[in-house]
Amino acid sequence: MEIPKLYTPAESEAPWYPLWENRGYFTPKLGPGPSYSIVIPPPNVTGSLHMGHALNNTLQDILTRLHRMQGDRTVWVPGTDHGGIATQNVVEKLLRAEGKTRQDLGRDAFLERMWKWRQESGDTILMQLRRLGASCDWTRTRFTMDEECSRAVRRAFVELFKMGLIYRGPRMVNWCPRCHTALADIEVEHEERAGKLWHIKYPLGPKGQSYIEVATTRPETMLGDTAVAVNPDDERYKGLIGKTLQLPLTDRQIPIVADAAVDASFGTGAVKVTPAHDPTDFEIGERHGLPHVVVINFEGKMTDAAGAYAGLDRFEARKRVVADLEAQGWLNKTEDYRLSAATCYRCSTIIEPLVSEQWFLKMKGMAERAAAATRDGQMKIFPSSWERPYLNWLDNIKDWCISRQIWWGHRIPVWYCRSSLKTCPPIASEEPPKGCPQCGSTELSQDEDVLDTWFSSGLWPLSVFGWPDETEDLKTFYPTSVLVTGHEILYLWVARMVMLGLQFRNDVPFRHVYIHGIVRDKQGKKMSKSLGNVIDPLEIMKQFGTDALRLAMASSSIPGRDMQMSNDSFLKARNFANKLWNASRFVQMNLENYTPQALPPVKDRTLADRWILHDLQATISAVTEALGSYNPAEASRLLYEFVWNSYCDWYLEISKTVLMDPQSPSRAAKQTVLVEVLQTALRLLHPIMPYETEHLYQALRPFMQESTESVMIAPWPLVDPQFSDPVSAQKMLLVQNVVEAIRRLRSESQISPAVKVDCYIQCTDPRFAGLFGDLEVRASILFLSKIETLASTAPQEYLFTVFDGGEIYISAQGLVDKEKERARLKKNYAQLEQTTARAEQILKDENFLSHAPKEEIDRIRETLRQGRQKMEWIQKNLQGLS
RNA sequence: GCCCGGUUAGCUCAGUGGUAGAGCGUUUCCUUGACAUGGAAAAGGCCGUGGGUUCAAUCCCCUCACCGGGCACCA
Repeated sequence: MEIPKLYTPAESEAPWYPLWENRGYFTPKLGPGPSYSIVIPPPNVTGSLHMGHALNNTLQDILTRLHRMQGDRTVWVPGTDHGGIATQNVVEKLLRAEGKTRQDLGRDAFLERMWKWRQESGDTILMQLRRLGASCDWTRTRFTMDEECSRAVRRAFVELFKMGLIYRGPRMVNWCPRCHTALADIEVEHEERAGKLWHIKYPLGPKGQSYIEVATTRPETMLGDTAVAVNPDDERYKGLIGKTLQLPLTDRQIPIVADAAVDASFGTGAVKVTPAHDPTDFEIGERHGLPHVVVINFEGKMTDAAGAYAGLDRFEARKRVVADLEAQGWLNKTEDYRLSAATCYRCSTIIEPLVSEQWFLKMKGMAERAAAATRDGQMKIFPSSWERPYLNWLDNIKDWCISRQIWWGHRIPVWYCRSSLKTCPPIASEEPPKGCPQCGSTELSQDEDVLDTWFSSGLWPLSVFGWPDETEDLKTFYPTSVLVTGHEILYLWVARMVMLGLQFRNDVPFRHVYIHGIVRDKQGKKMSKSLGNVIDPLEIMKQFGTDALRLAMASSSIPGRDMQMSNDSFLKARNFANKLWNASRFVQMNLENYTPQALPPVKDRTLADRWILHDLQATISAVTEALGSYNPAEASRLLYEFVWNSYCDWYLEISKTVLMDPQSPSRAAKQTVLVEVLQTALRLLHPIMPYETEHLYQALRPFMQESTESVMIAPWPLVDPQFSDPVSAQKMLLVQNVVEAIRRLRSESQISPAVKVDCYIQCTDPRFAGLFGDLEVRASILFLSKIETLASTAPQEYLFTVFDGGEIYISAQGLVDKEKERARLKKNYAQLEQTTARAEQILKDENFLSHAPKEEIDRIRETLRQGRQKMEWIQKNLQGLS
């Protein structure tokens, strides 16, 4: 197979995904042995791939591919979420463009429209995940509203209902007037906004001689006030408790009540109480039996109870109320005020707290169980810093409002008996009941509401495996191994899955939760369409290649930290892809007439061979460890450095000294090591860069003694202690040290690479005796530092430098500028003086000597010894120069 | 108000109880038999402040400052 000069993402990616899929690699064979399972956080059917998805799914794919290669029975279950409000909003928007509302269509026609839309654009994102290389088992693809998932939802609801955990009743909920539905507390976002605080006088008694001043950020609600509350211990108002106030702009009288919820130190210490429109006031109202006056309706408009303001939008009413209060002298003052506005997480409309009839799921018991599962280690969170906020949320949980007044979703499986609404209890049933069990009537009507989309998401790890049936999948893959997700849905989704999993399967849905960061832009801002700072992953794939995108993602994914993605990171990754590409190309170009064979025996391995194999072992070990501890950035870094620095910069270059000579007897051995190390590196890189590694692996297969038909199913490299060789590693370090010293010398003395020079190396360190007699070492030094010959004696006229084990002389006829040379050596000398002085200082310290570990003391002694030695040599040469 | 994270080279960021690294950028040199999406060399940092623990702190503990984020409250 021909490899072009430049890494070409498009061509090198194209063939492989279909191959993997057609061969059935994504679908595990059931049977004995360890299993590894991941269930995808299902993207909404409204979605198309954004950076967050790209990151999330790249990480899942890395883990999936790793475990598949490690031989686990591995499954990654894909699917999509119907997305409740979010998706309904999208379609409603389309309707609005046609001048219609969902009410115009009616429920059935509207749902038909929803399904049609879902059909058309539903699985776009799953197609895009394929492009990302996601090795999902597509035969198991699910959708939260398909029949299997819906059945799980109905079963869960009915069971919870029967256990008495689900109840219905009028409560104050967060109401979105635009989405026209209740929202759970957690679906409300708080955002700081500039606002005003209006101070209003409420006159005491009909004459209004004296008054109580209250402050509010929502003056329109005063029309619904049914009391003013003060703290019972507040001396200012003690005498007034029980008295009556005249409510301005109305003809109503309201009482002054005492309630501990009032903070006497805030404002005037008196609070207007609107039980129908504020959660705190609702509670105060309950305690004092205050009536509700509803002045704002579900559309966000003023009701008839608002008198003259009826029919006005709530914000328009606010303006009018303020104006009227001012005109009538009830407005004392207005001040600027920063307030956190509660907004809908789907449409950012300001939430209106309203009382309505809703379904709730009791959370306390389930939350306690979920918290215990994490406290006793059944489920671990990575990084662990998320554990505390997670537990804190569970510990302070409130009941979950699970009903939504929209149409797109799972209809609540509850029927009401129409014949005698009051007396027959509601019927919860998985299938439409034939009749009312109480009275036998067949006139039943189903609850109009649908379930919160997170209710079905919460059952996702169960429903994708076929629950409530006791399926093989469920037995094999539940609990799953890990959930990979961002922290923004830790409570919204993760906690719910844990609670429901424990409830219905008696076990957590995943052993690990791996929380990754949020993708931010270069300025650290969250990417959002409105800010216009989104990077389109599809564009990046086109421009830099899928593998570059994935590598950039993995490299930036530091545990516990959000990540800033910029063009630089993609460029760096793309360049690495090209480097790997060309390293493979080089190896392949040098494999003519090569017969695949086993690695040469140790005695036939050169120093460089032993070193690169040693380094490879260390890399295998560290990469495996890093991936296993959810640190893809560390794994990427290790592989980047191994491939680029160790393999390309050194090993490949050194191998040229052999490969350039077609007659060399060590040629085959060198080719074997080159191939062996490269193919191992390809396997290590495969989870992160699946396409390119597959492409290169296929190109290398003819030259491998053993291979699998795809790198995807090749075994994950294992650490083999026989390759561990620290002595060779140390020797190689010295060789590198020499090469670098010579290069530096040439560069500093401005000797052109074209100028041929000879070199004499004197190594006095007994540990490295004979090292420079080694054929390959000599050849490498010549080649890497552009030396003509290695002489056996020092040249007449020379440049001089030192390395960690000895002295280096380079012939330089007519090139030596004594002044410059002295200056250079003096500078070196001065640096050495500093380091040795520091070492001497430390070694004089009794405390250090008695406390520090032996290796540390030895290390400093060695530094000192070498430093002194080098200084001596330099001194000697300086004398020679004068 | 509470909690979490950040503060390291010009920029973007890694990292370690033994005075620091990468990529980009800069300077100098090189188109040499994979790669100019490349190679070689260099310059550049008292690792935010003030304390403490330790033989030794950029790293651990405390304080403060600034920047993010989350939670609660919000009349």
